[in-house]
Amino acid sequence: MNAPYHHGDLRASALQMGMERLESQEQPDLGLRALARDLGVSATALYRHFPNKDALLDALALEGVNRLGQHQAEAAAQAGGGRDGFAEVGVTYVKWAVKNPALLRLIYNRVGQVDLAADDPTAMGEAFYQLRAGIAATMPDEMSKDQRAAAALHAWSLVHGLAMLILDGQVEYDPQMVRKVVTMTNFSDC
Amino acid sequence: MNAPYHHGDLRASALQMGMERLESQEQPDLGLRALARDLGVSATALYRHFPNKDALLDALALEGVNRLGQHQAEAAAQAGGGRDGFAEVGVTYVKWAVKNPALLRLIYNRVGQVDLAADDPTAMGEAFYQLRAGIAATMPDEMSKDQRAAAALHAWSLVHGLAMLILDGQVEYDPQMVRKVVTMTNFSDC
DNA sequence: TCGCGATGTTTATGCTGTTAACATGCCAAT
DNA sequence: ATTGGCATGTTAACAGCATAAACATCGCGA
Repeated sequence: MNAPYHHGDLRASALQMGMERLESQEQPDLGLRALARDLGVSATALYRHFPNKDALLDALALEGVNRLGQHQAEAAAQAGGGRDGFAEVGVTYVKWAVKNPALLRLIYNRVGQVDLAADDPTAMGEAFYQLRAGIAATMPDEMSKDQRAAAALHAWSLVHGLAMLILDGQVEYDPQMVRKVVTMTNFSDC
Repeated sequence: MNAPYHHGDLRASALQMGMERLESQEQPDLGLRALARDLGVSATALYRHFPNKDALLDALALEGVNRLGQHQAEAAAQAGGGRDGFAEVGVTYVKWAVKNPALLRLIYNRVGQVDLAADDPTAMGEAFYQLRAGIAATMPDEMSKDQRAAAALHAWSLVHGLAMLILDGQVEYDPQMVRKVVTMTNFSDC
């Protein structure tokens, strides 16, 4: 571990600390002052590494999308195709959301500020595109292109909505209920 | 219009102004200072009517849930029963969310802070219970109680998730696509 | 008529994100 | 090897926020 300067690698340390808080707390304090204090550094030091607070949050959200996407990809590969496989991937999404509530919230809060139709796609937009492609890939093969798109949106909406309702305390988390709800969709009449 | 005091009826005026902003802006400024300023009143005057900012937001969110619930009830009554009726109610939910993005966000932000299993149910909790009951009531009759609960949660998750994805800019709003996605669910194999 | 409670104002405190001016330490070019 | 400059960190300051306390004013009821 080289310490090229005063602190070492403040940017990486800040992101790591933010990530730890996002993983361990439901409503983490990601204020610049709070982070700087706990990093043993002055209140404004982070401005040497991020233009503003949003940039820090964006970096954390990007890391979050990448983790989520990788998690989903692994689940899809392990579950295999077919309706059972799809259900498994959907359950995985909800389970991940329950385990990472603050991170999922941050992701969707941040991606909402991004212009996903911009000329130069941001890293965030790119990562989200991968996630969406992964979802569409798990759709049954016998569908047309339009049907696949609609089915993918249906699936994404279902698991995302269910996750949000659980995170917002509207529904208590019950793995069996989640599986039942996710399995309830069948695409036979499209 | 009686003016019983200095301002008239500051509490009602503040709620009305907040509601107008929630209806007309995507990211309304609901800061106490901003509201007070535009109401022509001192920065702290609202503290005579609300214990704190959260109480103001709760009041606005409560009004929002009531409007949403009434809107859904009307849609349900007009659409009638059956699967077509349910689809219509679901589409109505998404349409309302698109037309009232800030209000829907506020509702779910606030209801997340509420302990819905409290001894004395809050007005917010009560209103939300009505909304859920309305959703469950549109479920097909031939289901068992458990099946109805699961189907209601499925439906709620689907439309809520779709609405959130649209509000977060992940999906462009397209009424036909919404109808297709909502109609895609069939409950034949529960 | 008087007084008291309800309503609004003023002032102040501590928090936040953010900027500017200054200090420090390392690396690279001379 | 020395030095100049850039990257990094610190200090001080500002504006805005929610909030609390002390003060002022108005209207209604006793």
